[in-house]
Amino acid sequence: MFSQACKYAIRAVLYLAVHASEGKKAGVKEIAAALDVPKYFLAKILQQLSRNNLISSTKGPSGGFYLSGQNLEATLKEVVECIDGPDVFNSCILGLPVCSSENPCPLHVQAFAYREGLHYQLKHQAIGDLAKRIEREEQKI
Amino acid sequence: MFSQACKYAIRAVLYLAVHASEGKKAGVKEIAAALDVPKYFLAKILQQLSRNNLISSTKGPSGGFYLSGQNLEATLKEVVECIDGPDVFNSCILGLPVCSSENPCPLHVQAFAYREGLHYQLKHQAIGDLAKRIEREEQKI
DNA sequence: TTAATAAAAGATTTTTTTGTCTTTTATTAT
DNA sequence: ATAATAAAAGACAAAAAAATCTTTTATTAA
Ligand code: FES
Ligand code: FES
Repeated sequence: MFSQACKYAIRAVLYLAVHASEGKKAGVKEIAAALDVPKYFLAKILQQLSRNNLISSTKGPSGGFYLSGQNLEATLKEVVECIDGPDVFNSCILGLPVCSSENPCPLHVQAFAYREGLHYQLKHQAIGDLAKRIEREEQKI
Repeated sequence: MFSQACKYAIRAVLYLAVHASEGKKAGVKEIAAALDVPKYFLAKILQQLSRNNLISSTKGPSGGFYLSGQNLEATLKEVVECIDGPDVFNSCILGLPVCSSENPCPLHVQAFAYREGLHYQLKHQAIGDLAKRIEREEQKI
């Protein structure tokens, strides 16, 4: 479903939502260590998210990454599409050129139903709200 | 979700189920053309399926691939796991070391439903039965 | 029994993804 | 101002996945 880069991106964004803020920025080193993820690779991913205004950053001493209020209102769908491109949620699971309920492939019904379940959550739940649930339910990242 | 090779494998097996039989074998060339898939790559995939007794083949003139009665009773789950390995249906969507409902990641609930719906179909529907539905509903492969 | 056929096997190549290292730029605390 | 810090950017390397080509083996129809 998601590329490795995308998995790292989601986890990093959630890490920032839970552990960082404008007053308490997190550096690549910290994030990579906390998530047990390759540091330089993560740096590239964070750069891309930053360029697309999905996360915030400042350089220099006491600099690092964090989520602004606006960033917290975005969704993981945007994060996912920033890394894996715009077709993640509407491409056929068998790789056929189009995915449609009118002209479905043999796995479409199941694939579509549950893909949409995921899509719905990622599209409608703000990152900030998701972070609250993570803290409340002590979920792992 | 599935690798390219796995998508080709699923489609090729369904193609065989619908269009071939012991008396009317299909060659790599025919299958590759019908599915619009790279020929040599498909050949490799068919070899692997054949080695694992998920499809049948004979060499020489009028040889080719087909599904035996036994092959038609197998499921796509076996095909998928033959190509993509045994963890396709039980690994965390975020790549965390374990996927469990007891200690779930933030996307687990939706992701698990996604996977299980698909998993259930692939696990419980025989390839032969699936082929009948494909013909009945004129689905694309 | 021989020539033609088609899969099996082996070896390579290409492309994509993942991961690493170095240099540059911006920021800040001293 | 200056040195230290940390992200941004660029260039590179390694690994994995996808795709191709060649040689060998088995089969069968003539
Ligand atoms: S057509 Fe294949 S998943 Fe929708
Ligand atoms: S724990 Fe992540 S999908 Fe189950």
